[in-house]
Amino acid sequence: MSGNKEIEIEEYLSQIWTLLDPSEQELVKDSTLIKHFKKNELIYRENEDPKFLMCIFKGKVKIYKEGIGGRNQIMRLMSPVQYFGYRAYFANEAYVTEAAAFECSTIAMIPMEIIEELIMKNNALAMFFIRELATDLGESDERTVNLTQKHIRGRLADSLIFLLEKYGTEADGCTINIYLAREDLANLSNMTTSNAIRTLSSFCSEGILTVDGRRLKILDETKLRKINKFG
Amino acid sequence: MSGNKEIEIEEYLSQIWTLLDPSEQELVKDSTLIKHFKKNELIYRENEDPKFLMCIFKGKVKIYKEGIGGRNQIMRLMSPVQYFGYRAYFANEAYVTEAAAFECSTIAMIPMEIIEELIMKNNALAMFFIRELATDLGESDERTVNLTQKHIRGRLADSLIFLLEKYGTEADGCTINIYLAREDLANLSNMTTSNAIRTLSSFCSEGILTVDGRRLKILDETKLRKINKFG
DNA sequence: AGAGAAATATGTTATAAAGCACAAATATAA
DNA sequence: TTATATTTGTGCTTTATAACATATTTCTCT
Repeated sequence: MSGNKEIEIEEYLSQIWTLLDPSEQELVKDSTLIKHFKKNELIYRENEDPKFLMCIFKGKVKIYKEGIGGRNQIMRLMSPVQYFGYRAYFANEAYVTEAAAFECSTIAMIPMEIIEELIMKNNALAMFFIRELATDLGESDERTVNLTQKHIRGRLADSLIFLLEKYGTEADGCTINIYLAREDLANLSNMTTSNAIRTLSSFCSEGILTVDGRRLKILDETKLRKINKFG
Repeated sequence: MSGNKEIEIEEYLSQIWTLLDPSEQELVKDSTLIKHFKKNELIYRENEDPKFLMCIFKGKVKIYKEGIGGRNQIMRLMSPVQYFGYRAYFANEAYVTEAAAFECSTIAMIPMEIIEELIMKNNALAMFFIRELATDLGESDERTVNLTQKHIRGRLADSLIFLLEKYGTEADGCTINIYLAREDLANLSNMTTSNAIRTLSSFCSEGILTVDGRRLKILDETKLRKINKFG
C-alpha cells in the first residue's frame, strides 16, 4: 500500500513533482493523503478553512457556489491531473466555493503549510502557482461575459463545447465523456433546469446532437460553435 | 525630474518596494517608466501583448471586457496604490481585457521581464503575486454569482456599495468619491444604460440617495445593503 | 418486483429586463 | 456665443427567461 502510494504520487503529481528536489519530494510524499470520494460526495464546503492543496488523480470534480434560492453556479470543472482547493489559503480566506465529486474520484491532499513552506524556498514552484492562478483568473473573466451577456442558446452551446474540449469524447468520437444531470448542465450555463432541458431538446430537433439519458452525442459541432459565437 | 521620480517610486511602490533588497530596488527604479493618462484614455487594449506591471499612483482606472453588441462589462476598478496589467503575462496570453483611465491618472510601468527575473530569486515577491491573484480570483467568483443571479436593483445596489467602499466619500461623508457616467455604472452592474438610469431614479424616490449629475450621495446605506442582500 | 423518489419532458403563464422612441439637459467644439 | 454632439431621463413595447403545473420516465431502495 505504501509502495503503491509512492508510485501513484510520483506518477500523478507530475506537474509539480518535477519542480521539487529529492528532499522536497520526500517531504511531499510523506505528508500527502490519498482520499477517495463517492459519486456526489462533498469534498469541501463554503466557509470551511482551506487546509490542503488537492490534486485530482481520478474522476471528475465540480467547483461551485451556492447562489440565490438554491440555484448553484458551477464555476470550474476539474479533471486529472489538476490542482485545486488552494486559492482560499493563499488569499487567507475561508472557501467561497464548494467542491463535490461528479463520480467516484481519487484525490491527493497535500497540507498547505507544506506547500507554503516549499514555495518560500522553491521559485519554480511559486511560479507554477502564479501561472495557474493567472490562467484561472483569465478564464473567469472570459466566463463572466459569457454568462452575463449571451442568451440561453449561446450559453448552453458554450457549456457543451467546454465539456467536449475538457473531457473529450468516447470511442465513437462524438459522445461527450462526462454524464451530467440536466440540473448540473443548467448550473454550468446559468439557467433553470427546465430551460436546460428545453434548449437541449431544441438542439436535438435541429440535428445538432442526440440525447440518450445523460449521454450527449454531438452531431454538428460547427453549428454548435456558430450558436456559441453568434446567438 | 529624476530625483523626483525616485521619491515617487519609493513612496508609491511601497507594497513591493519593502520586499526588495537594495540592488533589486535599484533595478526596478532604473527600469520604471512613469506615464500619464488623460481622462478616458486607453491604457492597454484587448489582444495586445502584456509588457508591463502597472501600478496606479494617481487616478482611477477601469478594467473591462468588450461584450456583445458593444456592451462592455467592467471587471475590476483600480485605485492608488494597486497593481494590474500583469495577469496575462504570467498566463502567457495576450490581454483578454482593456484598461482605461476614468480620470487623469499617473501610472508606473515596470517591464514584466524584470519582474519575472526578480520573482525567480525573491520568494517574498512571488508570494505577493500569488496573494494578489488568489484574492482577485476569489472576488471574481463572488462577482460572477452577483452579476448572474441578482436582479437589477440588487446588482445596482451592489455596485454602489462597492464604489462606496472602494473610493470612499467626500468630506460630507456620503458623496461617493468617484463620478461615473450612467453607462459605466450600467457596465459595472450588467444592465443597459436606461435601466441604470431608471433604477437610480427609483432609489432616489425611495430616499436611498440623491443624484446631482454624476455625484451620488448615499443617504440610506442600510437600505442599500438590504436591497443588495435580499432583493 | 413494486413503491416511492428523483429526474426528465413539455406546455402555459408571469415578469424582469431589453429595446425603442423621443424629449430634455448638459457638455463640447467651432 | 451658437451649433452639435453626448448624456440623461421617461414612457411604451417587446422579448427572453423564470416560474409554475403536470405528465412521464428513470432511478433507488426495501
